[in-house]
Amino acid sequence: MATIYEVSKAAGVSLATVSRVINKNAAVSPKTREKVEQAMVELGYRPNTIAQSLASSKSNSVGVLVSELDSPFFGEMMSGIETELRSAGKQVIFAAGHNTEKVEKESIEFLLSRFCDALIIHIEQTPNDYLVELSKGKVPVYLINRYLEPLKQRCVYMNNELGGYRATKFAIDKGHKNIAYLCGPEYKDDAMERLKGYQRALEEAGIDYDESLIVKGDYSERSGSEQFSILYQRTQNFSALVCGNDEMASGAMKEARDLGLDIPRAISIIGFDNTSFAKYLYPQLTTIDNPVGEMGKMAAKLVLNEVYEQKHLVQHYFEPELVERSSVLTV
Amino acid sequence: MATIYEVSKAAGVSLATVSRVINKNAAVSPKTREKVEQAMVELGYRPNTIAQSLASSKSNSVGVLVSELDSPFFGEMMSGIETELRSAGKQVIFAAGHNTEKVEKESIEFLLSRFCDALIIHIEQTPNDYLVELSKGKVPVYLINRYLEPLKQRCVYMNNELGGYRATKFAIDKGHKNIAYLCGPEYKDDAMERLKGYQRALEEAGIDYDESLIVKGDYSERSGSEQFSILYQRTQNFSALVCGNDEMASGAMKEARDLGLDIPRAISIIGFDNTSFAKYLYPQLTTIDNPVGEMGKMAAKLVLNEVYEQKHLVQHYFEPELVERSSVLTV
DNA sequence: CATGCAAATGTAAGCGCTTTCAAATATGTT
DNA sequence: AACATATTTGAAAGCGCTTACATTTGCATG
Repeated sequence: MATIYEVSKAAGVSLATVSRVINKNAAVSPKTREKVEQAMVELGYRPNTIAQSLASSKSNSVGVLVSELDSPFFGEMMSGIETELRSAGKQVIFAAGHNTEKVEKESIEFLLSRFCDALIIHIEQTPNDYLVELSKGKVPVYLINRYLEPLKQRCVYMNNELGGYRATKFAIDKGHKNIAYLCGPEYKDDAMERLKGYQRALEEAGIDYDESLIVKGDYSERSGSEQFSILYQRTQNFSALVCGNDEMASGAMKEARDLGLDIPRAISIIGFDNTSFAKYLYPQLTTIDNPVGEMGKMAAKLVLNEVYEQKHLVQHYFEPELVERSSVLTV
Repeated sequence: MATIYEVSKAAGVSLATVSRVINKNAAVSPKTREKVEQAMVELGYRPNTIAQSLASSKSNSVGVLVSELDSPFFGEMMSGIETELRSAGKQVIFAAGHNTEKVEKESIEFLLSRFCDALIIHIEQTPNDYLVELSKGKVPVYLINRYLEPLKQRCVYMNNELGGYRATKFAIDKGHKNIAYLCGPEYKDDAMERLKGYQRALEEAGIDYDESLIVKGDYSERSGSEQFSILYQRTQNFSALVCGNDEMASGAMKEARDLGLDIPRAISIIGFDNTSFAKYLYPQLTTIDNPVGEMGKMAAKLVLNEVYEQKHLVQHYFEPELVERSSVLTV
């Protein structure tokens, strides 16, 4: 592998000049630039990124921490991040937090030990304080799906409340009056926000909030089934069910079917996230699209701007849209 | 950040000695080792991986190239690889090939430019010759789901033929005699192998191979629907359909339902891969489990053994098992 | 107690690049 | 033409580590 030294010799200039043409960060006369560039192609020169990193103390890599590598939700996000960063020649290192605080922290350590220039994080267990503290260090931290006031310039988030509102509003607009809600776990902010949206939509439509129509799962498919069963035993006085996420919606659908209920004839169901499997469900699930791929890209752009001095248009705030499929009946 | 130099000063030894205790690759007396280790914890020392890489010309990172980052199939594989490599302190860089030869090659270039110590590859478009040629270079190349004679020590693969056989055999054992097959694209070896397995199972059971019961899709869900429709128009003389993968099975199921056919009452369906959404389908899909996560781990172990001189038990060959759910009827 | 040898440690030269600072060259001004 | 100034280039010192080689130490042997 040719080194910068050989290039400089071939071009008849100094190391420094070659470095300048590689990095385009200092004036080089057109003539010399050309000589150097030609020497580079002749020698098939390719900069040694490791040496660059050591000398410049920039690793040109950004660490991404997600809960799971094998999840449609995070898959989309990772894909968005990789696409954006790759095209800027940056390397991305993914790590999984596996939904435990311990592993999440270890992963952050791991990423830090690899000298990432920035961290993009979307995890659930690590407390806010820790992240704020972390972000005071050298390595900037970007958050997806969490809004923390002290880091607001580095947060990318979606309006979960609006999502809950839109899901519920859709059911109302389709003529439903008795709308149950299958809520996500209390410790997740997004779950609570989505519930608030549900409440706002009801209120706006002049429908009383009925505690007995609310059940609470843990975002897993199984809990969707369980909670639907509990709800249905408690009351059958609802024609639609809004769910905190698609997994629980799927669980609820299965349970409903097992109870002999046709969907959407007997009960309409709305999910949240528009996970890739939503269209594999039967009937295909009407849900709220979570633009997680876009948010991943946006986080990447934030990094590109702040860490690598690029200039992308950015946006921190996203609004979710409803995707209509076949799981809601017009009454 | 403390450097090795500060550690050496604190411990009263030379740089070289500190390096030795870090790398555990040369004899250091217990006393000095202890001194150095203590100095390290006192200073909160953490080796600079970049400097290590430059000096040792090992990057301690392995590149992984998959078709898509956001796919349940590759997700499982990536997860397996990351788990294994992470616990060995190695970094993994994922890149997506997006199913085009051009991007796949660019990704390989990208990974190479980041000085990966090894490449783990699972892609479809890049021709065998290219990979064989590539593997002659400095960086060893490991292949998942491809068997190439010249690289056989670096291949991890599953018996696709056996999978096709087992799927078909299962249908036969359940009493089906007229079994259709929805095949994957011709240019994919695994698709052809699975078809062969189907044929062998028929032959073994003394059932004639009937060309008119075969349709060919492209592994996408949509093609599953299309091809089912074509098949059903052509003949209704089948009670079971074995599919080349789960996506097509899902498409076929949808189309069947749209045609008013109950599954599995009217038609039994078997998938292939046991993708995560297989259990979200209705009815839940009986399918062939593709141990792709295990294969990912195994590829990682191969790398650990050959590149990083570790000693893991390895295996190159995997057999797929059938997972029984609810999409097949006993006749 | 000298001798030899193995084990432990130290010295110093890189790894391939970036970057500061100084030197050289070009450009403009009077 | 002489000078001031701006632009381009080069020399050299690192970045933090590994490793070949040299040196020192410890210990058994005769």
